[in-house]
Amino acid sequence: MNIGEASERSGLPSKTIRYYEDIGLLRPERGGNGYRDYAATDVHKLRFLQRSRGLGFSVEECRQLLALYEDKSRASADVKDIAQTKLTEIDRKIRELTELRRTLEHLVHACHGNDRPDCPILEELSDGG
Amino acid sequence: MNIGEASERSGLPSKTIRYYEDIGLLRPERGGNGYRDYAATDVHKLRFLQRSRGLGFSVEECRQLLALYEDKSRASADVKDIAQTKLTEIDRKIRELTELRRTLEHLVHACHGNDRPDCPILEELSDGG
DNA sequence: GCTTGACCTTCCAGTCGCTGGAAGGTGGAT
DNA sequence: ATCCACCTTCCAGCGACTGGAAGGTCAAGC
Repeated sequence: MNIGEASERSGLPSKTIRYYEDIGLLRPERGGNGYRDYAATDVHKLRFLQRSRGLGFSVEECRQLLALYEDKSRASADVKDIAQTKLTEIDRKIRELTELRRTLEHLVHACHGNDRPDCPILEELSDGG
Repeated sequence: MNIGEASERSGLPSKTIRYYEDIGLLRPERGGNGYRDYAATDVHKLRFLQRSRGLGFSVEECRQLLALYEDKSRASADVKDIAQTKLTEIDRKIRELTELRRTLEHLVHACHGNDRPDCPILEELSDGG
């Protein structure tokens, strides 16, 4: 199938699919007209990529996961390690965002939000209160 | 003062300070030798930028905040609006990450992590479970 | 057979917010 | 005079795409 259909079926834009080929994640066949020709397994990999990216894995991590996925002899422990590391990162991000949220909410509540110029938000940002 | 000291006092790398000048956030004086010469108010603005960026405001949002900060006639409501919008965004990010975390944790728990090849994580990523 | 329009190709440039490095000028101490 | 730390500019690259130009291909309709 052509890239357009592969795009529809995988949920990835054609541009992204070509980009993934550029960086060596995928190597579809080519037809006599030079068009990329995607097999069902290619679409499967594209969906795999779409999901893993959506789960917050970096492209490099996806490359590893894909290699493990294609390698029947891989240990599931390898995959678990990658996912576990990602989990720790996500926890850190959530903690940071929560802290950030608290600070901002405090500022928003402190600011009367009228048309007078004195504003606790700007004061905090400028003084480091 | 030179850029090195401005960097130390503001907590921003020199490279970043030059970049902020490039994109027009800041216009320090220049000495006879061509060196940038930062006044106390410049450092103040740099700290302001450092804090706002750290709170997750984009550079464009910082530009707006800085303009409001410099504008004595601005209304605190304008600032509050920007902060409030940011707060909503942060909430969305936290929700998404929490959802992601739950999915990943489920996968990690389901994966036995031994050296046999069947792995629920890869299955989920490939099938969409 | 000719045109239209949708699709495909490659390649180059831009996004955001920096960061690194090269090549060269300046300042102060020894 | 020499050294080194600091400063300058400019160019390139990161990640992960995205947009657009310029051109080839294919199927349908007239």
